[in-house]
Amino acid sequence: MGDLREPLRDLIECGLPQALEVMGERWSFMILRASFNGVHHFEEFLSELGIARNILSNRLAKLVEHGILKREPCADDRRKIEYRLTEKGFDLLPAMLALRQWGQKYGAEVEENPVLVDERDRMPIGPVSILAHDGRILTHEDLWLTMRHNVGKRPEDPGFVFLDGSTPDAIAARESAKKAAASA
Amino acid sequence: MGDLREPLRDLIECGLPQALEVMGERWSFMILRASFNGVHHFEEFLSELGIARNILSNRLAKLVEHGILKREPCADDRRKIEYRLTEKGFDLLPAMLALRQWGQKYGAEVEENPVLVDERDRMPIGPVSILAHDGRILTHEDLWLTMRHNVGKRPEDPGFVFLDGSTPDAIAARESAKKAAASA
DNA sequence: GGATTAGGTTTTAAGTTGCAACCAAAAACT
DNA sequence: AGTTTTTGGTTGCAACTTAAAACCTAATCC
Repeated sequence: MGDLREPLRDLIECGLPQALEVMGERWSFMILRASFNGVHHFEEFLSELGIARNILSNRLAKLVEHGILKREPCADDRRKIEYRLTEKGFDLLPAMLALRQWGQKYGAEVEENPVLVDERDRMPIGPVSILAHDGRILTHEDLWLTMRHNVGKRPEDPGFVFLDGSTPDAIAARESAKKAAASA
Repeated sequence: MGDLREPLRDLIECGLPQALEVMGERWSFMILRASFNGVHHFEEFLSELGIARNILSNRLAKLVEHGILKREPCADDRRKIEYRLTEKGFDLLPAMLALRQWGQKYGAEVEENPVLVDERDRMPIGPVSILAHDGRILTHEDLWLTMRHNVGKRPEDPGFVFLDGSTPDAIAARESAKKAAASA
């Protein structure tokens, strides 16, 4: 089961495949969301999500295995197990919120509830954003795609490509990426 | 006490399930990433991802159906089809980057390539972040979970819960300690 | 005209998911 | 003490999804 993604190996030049190895599975994000909403026990997840017992068992084990949740027997009732987010699990919050906000924007008109609020003023959080080094909010129109060795160079240099893909350059960029990977 | 968190259990409405309907499928995010990297044609996706033809066909159709990609016959070569990101597709960039950055942080020691840079200075982008209304960067420790009708209310009101699952009791205790101090 | 390319579909095997039943340990009830 | 209930599983089996390979059709190249 572990080497299902063989063909991706040569493609792994970013963290996405690693992230998807756990979070790409069905239910993983829903379980994560429940965790963020204060669900901690097996039977709670079960009734909250409507997932099958065996699948839940399997997913929780995988999330624990990957260090996203930690599994601790309850002190007061030793039948109970507590599943809690680790720091690594909490670090998935931006990813989950970004997905959720996107779903909210384009999906049905469900009114999000409960809501995450800023502790400081108890107002809802803003959109999850891509920030520049100096803190400016960037959109896809502000971004270029380039090989690592071009970072910081002047835009007249070759190898910069708009994110929305000026076609010939995009191909060139991909090809040089391939060659770079091949020669490395 | 326990029922402060009770309402959080039942009415969990948010955009996540909608988002996962498309993007929760295997390969969807990898196809999206390829799109962001300038891949536009069927055979390109095929060799780039190592996905099976039938699955790719199916996934592309689904992404088109959901308005994330648009499918256009090529003008110059009428055998070719161009798959391009729509605005809705571009809007998935924060979600994809957040996931990718998380995978990068905890996953492997792969050096990300190609890289997204800020058009302004051609420097790599910063982390995808949760922003407050005033632009401050928030972490999970700065966030509370509450029902929509509590937005903006003072924290002494019931219904605020820490994201890390601290019991409402803890908040109540903390707040009544504050009140006691204030009135004394 | 014949080979090749692009983008599929079909077929069949393998893997995954979901339901329902079963199980064991700890706690609660009587 | 003995039975019942709760909690967190596992097992077995049917239904569905994914994968690999072969096949198909239209357009383009030579």
